[in-house]
Amino acid sequence: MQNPGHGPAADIGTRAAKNELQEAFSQVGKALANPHRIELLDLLAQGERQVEALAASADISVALASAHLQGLRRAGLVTSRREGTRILYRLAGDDAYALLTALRTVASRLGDAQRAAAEYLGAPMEAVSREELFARVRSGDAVVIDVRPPEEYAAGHIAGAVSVPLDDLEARLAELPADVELVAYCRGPYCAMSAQGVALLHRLGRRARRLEDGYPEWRLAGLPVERGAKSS
Amino acid sequence: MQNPGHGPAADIGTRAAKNELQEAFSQVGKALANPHRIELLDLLAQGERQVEALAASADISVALASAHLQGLRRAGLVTSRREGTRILYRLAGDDAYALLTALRTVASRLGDAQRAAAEYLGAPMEAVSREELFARVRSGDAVVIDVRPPEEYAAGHIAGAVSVPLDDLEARLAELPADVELVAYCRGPYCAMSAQGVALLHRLGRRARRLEDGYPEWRLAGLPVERGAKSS
DNA sequence: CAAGTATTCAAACGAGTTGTAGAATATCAG
DNA sequence: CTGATATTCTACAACTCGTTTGAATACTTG
Repeated sequence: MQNPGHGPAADIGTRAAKNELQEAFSQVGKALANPHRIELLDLLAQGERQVEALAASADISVALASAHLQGLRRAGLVTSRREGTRILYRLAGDDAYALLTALRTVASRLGDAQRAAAEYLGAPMEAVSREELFARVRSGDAVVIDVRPPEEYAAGHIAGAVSVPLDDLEARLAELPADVELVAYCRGPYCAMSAQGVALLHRLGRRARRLEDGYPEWRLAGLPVERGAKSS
Repeated sequence: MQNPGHGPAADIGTRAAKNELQEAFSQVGKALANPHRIELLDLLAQGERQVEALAASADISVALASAHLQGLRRAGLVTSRREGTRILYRLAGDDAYALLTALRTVASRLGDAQRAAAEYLGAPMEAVSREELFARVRSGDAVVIDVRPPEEYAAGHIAGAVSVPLDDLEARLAELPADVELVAYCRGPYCAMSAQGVALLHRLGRRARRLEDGYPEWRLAGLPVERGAKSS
């Protein structure tokens, strides 16, 4: 068996091989072709999570979440590891989030997506850029509020941010200082929680704005992050 | 009809709206879920082309190419315009190529894709970076050969490059100077033509290397390009 | 090793996608 | 208006994907 037909550079560039390569690329495309998988990617961009928690957040059955997560793993978008009785999934790398971002960038030009975004996120509101927020946190001129669920805060958050999940915001209003502007953030540019939080704070008479995007963008920009629950 | 249930910021962030938004994003994913559409995107990254030419290059029927191109258009990845009796398709923007690049980057970690790439492109060979090539062209220290089909050269090519389609390379060897290194390029990092060209030139006793990627990357890097056929 | 929890597998059905072939449409040149 | 060319539309069969359900497997704890 002397690799028949595989002479040096003799049969490269064949149509059959080209088809296989494009087939391989399209496998990754297939992984992005389902709304639940998009949502799971967005959730995993917040940090490592187990199947059951992901299923609950995405509002689907555990079995379905498991199937979709395996699809994402086959496409190289996520990886998993076992820890005792649970399996923890995480994004395969920054490439994977870059792909999701590129996908949403292209989609954001579509009429359907613009309509859906307007309905989900509400009217555009003034946002704070990452750079401005970083500078104002340094100078103590703003308080940063993480309105995501506590598990996501625990998996990683903007350095110095306080965890006040959206559901608890009204009840815990007294904890928040009244003399500085509040800046809320959540999962990313297509997450409504910070917009909801800011709208609520405005109704309660507070000065508040939202960060222009979310935790994944902050982390990928190399800005300071922390992990673990807030002890104070 | 006073927009019932659409009070200011009252019902944003609903699950139904979230689903619609993710559905919209996944529509773009669906467009990337077919190998023929990946190939069409790669071809369109070279420049504007008509349906029949794209069908021929991708080795599919005109009807099928038309259907896939319309799918890509619906996903916001390409646009089209009519010119007389033909319809010319082109990439919708640099975002679209960025998305294709991100997709291939993620895919390139997959075993299947690595195997397919190795088979299609052959053994890795030493490549010239864009920066090095730019410097050497300026100093006349290299001759750049565009081995893509003539239509793609005409739609846009590296400034100063000579069009020598792969099929004509052997016949037109005498036209190429023997005293400087030849640098071949083609459609991008997953195109085999430049590798085939370099392999052929080596067999014919010439000094040659390939550009690390292709024309789209050169153009997007802001390096000098030209359009139209070579008159000389 | 038995019970409990977390996750995956298997089967099944409906829905959507792909590719083919032939008809229909749009534009242009006489 | 007619014929030629380029593209799109329609209809259909083969195939793949998404989802649900219930059973099976893997690991931990007592």
